[in-house]
Amino acid sequence: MRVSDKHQKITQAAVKVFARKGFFNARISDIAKEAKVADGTIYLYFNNKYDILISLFEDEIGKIILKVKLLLENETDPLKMLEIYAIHHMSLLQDQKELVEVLQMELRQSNKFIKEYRNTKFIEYIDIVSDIVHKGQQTGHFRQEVMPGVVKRAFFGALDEMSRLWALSAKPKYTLEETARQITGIFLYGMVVRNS
Amino acid sequence: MRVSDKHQKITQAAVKVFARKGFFNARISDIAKEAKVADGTIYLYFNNKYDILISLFEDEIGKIILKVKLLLENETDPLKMLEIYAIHHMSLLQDQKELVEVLQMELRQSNKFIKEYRNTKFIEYIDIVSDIVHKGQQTGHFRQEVMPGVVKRAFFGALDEMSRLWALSAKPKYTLEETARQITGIFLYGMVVRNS
DNA sequence: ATTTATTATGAATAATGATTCATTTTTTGT
DNA sequence: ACAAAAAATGAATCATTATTCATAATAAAT
Repeated sequence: MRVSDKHQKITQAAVKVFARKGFFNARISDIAKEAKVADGTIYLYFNNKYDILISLFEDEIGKIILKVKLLLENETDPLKMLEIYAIHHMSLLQDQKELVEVLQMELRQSNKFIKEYRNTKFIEYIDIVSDIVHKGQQTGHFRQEVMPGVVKRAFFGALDEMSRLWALSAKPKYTLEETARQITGIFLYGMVVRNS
Repeated sequence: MRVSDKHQKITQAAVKVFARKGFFNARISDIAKEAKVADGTIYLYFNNKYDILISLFEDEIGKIILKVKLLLENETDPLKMLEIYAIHHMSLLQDQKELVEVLQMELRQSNKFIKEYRNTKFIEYIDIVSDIVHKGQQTGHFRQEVMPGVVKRAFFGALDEMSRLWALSAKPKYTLEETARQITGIFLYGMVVRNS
């Protein structure tokens, strides 16, 4: 078995256990059992419990960034790009519900050290949105007075909160696609009726 | 000293300590010291550590709901109402930064029991938004195809995520009011340029 | 002033679980 | 097939802390 295999097996087990119990209630022995390794083995691949969390975050957000950048590569219309981003973000939930739950938890931990450590990857992810907005302003698609730095947060926050609802509720009212489109639609066109 | 005084003293101390260290890293003795009572005294007012968190959430969200409903009472324009909600939400941060941090953490805890227990109060808070949207659709101000159930989450998520940035960063780029207006503006009018 | 009831204290308990490391198992090289 | 190196094991350690409860302080009642 290659080294990376066991590393990954532990990471995946940790995602499951963290999602189920939360970071602090998760025991190392739980993760070990889930990964089918001995407790001590975990310490051959990670320095400590925090390290599992951190490395999990880095790795998984990294993958997500790669994937969404790939999807956006051949699109030039900023409106469409925003929709692609939204749909991809929401569909993470379908494929990796547990991961999403863990990332949401982590992002709100109050441990300053941990928070700052992971902020860089997270910022890279939401900066994709501000880049799109900025681009859309240059091409004249988007209003100039909109602040990309606010939009990226607001857009992410909106999607993330919908994810949270989804992860929570047994039988969601809306489909993921529908939700992504609704949110994109609101951000693009607003809610107010216009007489054109 | 009235009973409620000590109860409140402990609650307020808990907010500070939870914000600083997070729920799991906060020790009962930390809270006791902060509240200037003995460790054992806490157990005369709360059943256990979780109970402090739960009762804190209930009480404080309750107050927030009361306040914002009061502010909305004399306003009938749904556009203005949304802005009032946003500004009030963001300004909580100015007055009670620590509380906001704790509520954000709590809301994402993965302990199912805790989560469900507190969901009712939270839902009451965001339902204020869906009520506004619904009302705005009836008066013809808002587009019919917008789903109030999605908007309430998206709007809250957007505001909440901006709060998080604010709580995190030492010297924020934007003022709270400005941020609240930006977000309300985007939700109302969108980002796309119109040729009217 | 004295008794009774209420409230507060904080040291002791007892459970928990992250981490270590001596030992065992597996892999690699010859 | 054997020795050396690498990887894995899991029981024991040891620090940590929520909670309890015998005792003390304070307040209320008579």
